[in-house]
Amino acid sequence: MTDPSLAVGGRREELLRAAARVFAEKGYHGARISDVAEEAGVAYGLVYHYFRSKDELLETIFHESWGRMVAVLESLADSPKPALERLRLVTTALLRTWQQEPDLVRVLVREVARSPQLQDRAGEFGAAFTVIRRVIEDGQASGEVRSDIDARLAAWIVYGALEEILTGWVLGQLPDDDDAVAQAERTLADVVFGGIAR
Amino acid sequence: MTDPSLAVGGRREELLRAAARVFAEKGYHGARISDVAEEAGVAYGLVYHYFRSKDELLETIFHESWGRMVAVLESLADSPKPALERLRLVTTALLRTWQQEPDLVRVLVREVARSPQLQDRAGEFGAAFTVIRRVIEDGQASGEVRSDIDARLAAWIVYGALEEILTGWVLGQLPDDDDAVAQAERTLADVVFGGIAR
Amino acid sequence: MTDPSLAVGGRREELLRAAARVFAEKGYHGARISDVAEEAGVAYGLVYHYFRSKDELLETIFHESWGRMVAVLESLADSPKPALERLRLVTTALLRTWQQEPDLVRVLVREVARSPQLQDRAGEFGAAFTVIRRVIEDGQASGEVRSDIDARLAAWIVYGALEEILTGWVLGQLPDDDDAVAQAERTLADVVFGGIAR
Amino acid sequence: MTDPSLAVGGRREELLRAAARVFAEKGYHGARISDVAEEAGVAYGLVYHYFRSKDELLETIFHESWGRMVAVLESLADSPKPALERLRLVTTALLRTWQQEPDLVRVLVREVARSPQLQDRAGEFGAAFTVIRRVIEDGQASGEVRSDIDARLAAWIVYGALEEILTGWVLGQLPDDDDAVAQAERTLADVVFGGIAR
DNA sequence: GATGAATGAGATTTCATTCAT
DNA sequence: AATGAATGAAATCTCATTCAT
Repeated sequence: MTDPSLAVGGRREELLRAAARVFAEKGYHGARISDVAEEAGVAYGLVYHYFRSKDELLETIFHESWGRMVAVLESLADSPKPALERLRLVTTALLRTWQQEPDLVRVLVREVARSPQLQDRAGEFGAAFTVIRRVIEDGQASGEVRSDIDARLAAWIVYGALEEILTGWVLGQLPDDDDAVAQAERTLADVVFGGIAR
Repeated sequence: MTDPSLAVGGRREELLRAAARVFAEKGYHGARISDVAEEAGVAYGLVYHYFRSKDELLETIFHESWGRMVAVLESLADSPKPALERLRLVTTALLRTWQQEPDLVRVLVREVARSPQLQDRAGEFGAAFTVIRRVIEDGQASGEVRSDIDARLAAWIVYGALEEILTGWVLGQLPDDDDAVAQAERTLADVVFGGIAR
Repeated sequence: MTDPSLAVGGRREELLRAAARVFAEKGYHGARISDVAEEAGVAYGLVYHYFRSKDELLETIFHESWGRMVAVLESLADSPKPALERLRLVTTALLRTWQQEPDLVRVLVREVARSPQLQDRAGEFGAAFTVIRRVIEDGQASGEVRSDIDARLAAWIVYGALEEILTGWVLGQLPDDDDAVAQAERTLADVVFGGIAR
Repeated sequence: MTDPSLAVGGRREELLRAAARVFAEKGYHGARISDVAEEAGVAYGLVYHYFRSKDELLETIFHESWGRMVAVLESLADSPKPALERLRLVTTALLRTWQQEPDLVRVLVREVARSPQLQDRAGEFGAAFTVIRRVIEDGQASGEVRSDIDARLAAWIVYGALEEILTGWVLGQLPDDDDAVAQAERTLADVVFGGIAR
């Protein structure tokens, strides 16, 4: 099997992508291992050749994609630009992921971010908070951001707004065509930076 | 009436409260009917006298509590006060519920909001968004709120911020003593109303 | 279901007996839970109502039957008779079990006594050794038994001889009609008591 | 040649020894082909170059080692010595094998002797009984052994005693240092030859 | 109302075996 | 000879739901 259409990765990555698609469509609990195998076009025992359990599949999807995501966010947060500009870059990057990898976002938003074991993954999720919080604190240090608000709570609020917009898209309750995405990016920045009050 | 909790008294309500506790702790899928029965101190066959299925249990928790919640929010949103003041009342009411019924909030946030059948409940969930959105539109009409942002997206953002703070409390990652709750209320209002930019 | 033919015990005991029969016929590994359920005439899942796992089924058969067995042996060993007579009673009781509960003996001999986890059960098995050893030591004290042999090793040898005869019956390699059983009892006693040398 | 062990040298023999070690530790059913391969330090596909199946592995261990063992016993039984002396040589040879190849003994005792297909191997196993029995019958002919006991049953008893002592060593319940082994040999001969009665 | 025994569909997981390289 | 990816039958176990008492 040397199908060149699967440019990136081998069977393992193929399975991870198939799993993300299936979990996205049916939910983690609604998906059977055989669905994943079928989606990947392999026998279902093969899933267990690469992953110890169904749970490890979800865990791996989370770890690897979230790790990449956090790396991107950190590089954006470290660029030599004004804090507010960097904050905009970070939030935009998070929102854009939806368009690039909707299945992945769907899984992260619906299955991982709200699972009962979220506790265990809090640390990894927290890395994204930390990025946002650090940018906000930079802004307070540079005078771009008000000093009378708690940076940690503000980061929490920003992250929640982001996740809810993504959720709206995931659930099909907010329009997600290119224009709508651009508008969402703008509105989020407007509200976060300038508030809603006139 | 500012208490959207499940009404007290009677086996049925006892079971609903027990189910909320169990679902909150283990998640809907991780919870067994026998766990619910055990938590309520009854035989598990009895659950089926009061509810047709496990799903109906969740459905009932959602309907009865969310309906009350929306009623409370609507009454607050309809009071003859400035729009921003009403918005603050609404968000505060949502946050305060956490303190009164943490298990309930946990279930609503984690289990109901992400279930595959969310489509069916979108209307009911949307009622809360609608309340927030209407208040924001009122504010735009009265000039209290900027007209250059989309009220619907703004409502979405506000709701997301709220839910994230609740999640932070649920996960024990944000302090939830009285002072911290008050501060969260203030910060949320500050950010939403005035933005973070100086 | 109030079938009076199953005079002893309820469903649980019915299942244990069925499991012993199935394990005896197919071996522990060759037996499926569904075989046990079918043999007992109940639905599959019911087995798990009474026992946590297939292993617990085997474990329970062992515990309960071995416990009864040891109690019998101990009562025989404690009777106010000469040591050699008591030793004969004990060995005879063990051999007679084959005729009374062949399936049980088959399971104990083939599945339990040689399982890799035998270590864990050594203590319980050891109770039978202890009975035999104590009788031999009593005999040494009273002068009935030679003092120049190690009681522990002698007990081990007696027990091994017993188990091998049972194994011969289990595997159908030794005749087990009433006469043959009586002869085996006699020969065992002869050899153990008097040796084979003339 | 008094070494019934699996012949040294070559991948095939390496695999047989590895299999014996793994079967001894985990039991036949608890052992995976991959465990055997890992123990031998080869890829597990290779096992299938040398053996058709897992079962053939066990079968081969049995045939090759048991065949050698029986040959050794037969040569001892055929030596021109008194019957009781030859019996002592035979039992001692069996016990000594334990010290040389404990894993092998463990497998023969626990896995082969109790497998459901034992019927097929009964003949081969029986060869050892036959050796013992023949020596006893020789003894009866020569007057060394009492004629009033059944030689076949006596052979079973002797074999059972042997196996139980081996089991005690396998399970670590009997001491197996050189002195203890020598004492076991002596005690076994004492009991079998002279009985325990004074 | 209340109990918990009984059912059985359905899912995960294991692992001997095959086979392409 | 050697590797290990790939297969899939088969087994265990779970648990929502039903039902007799």
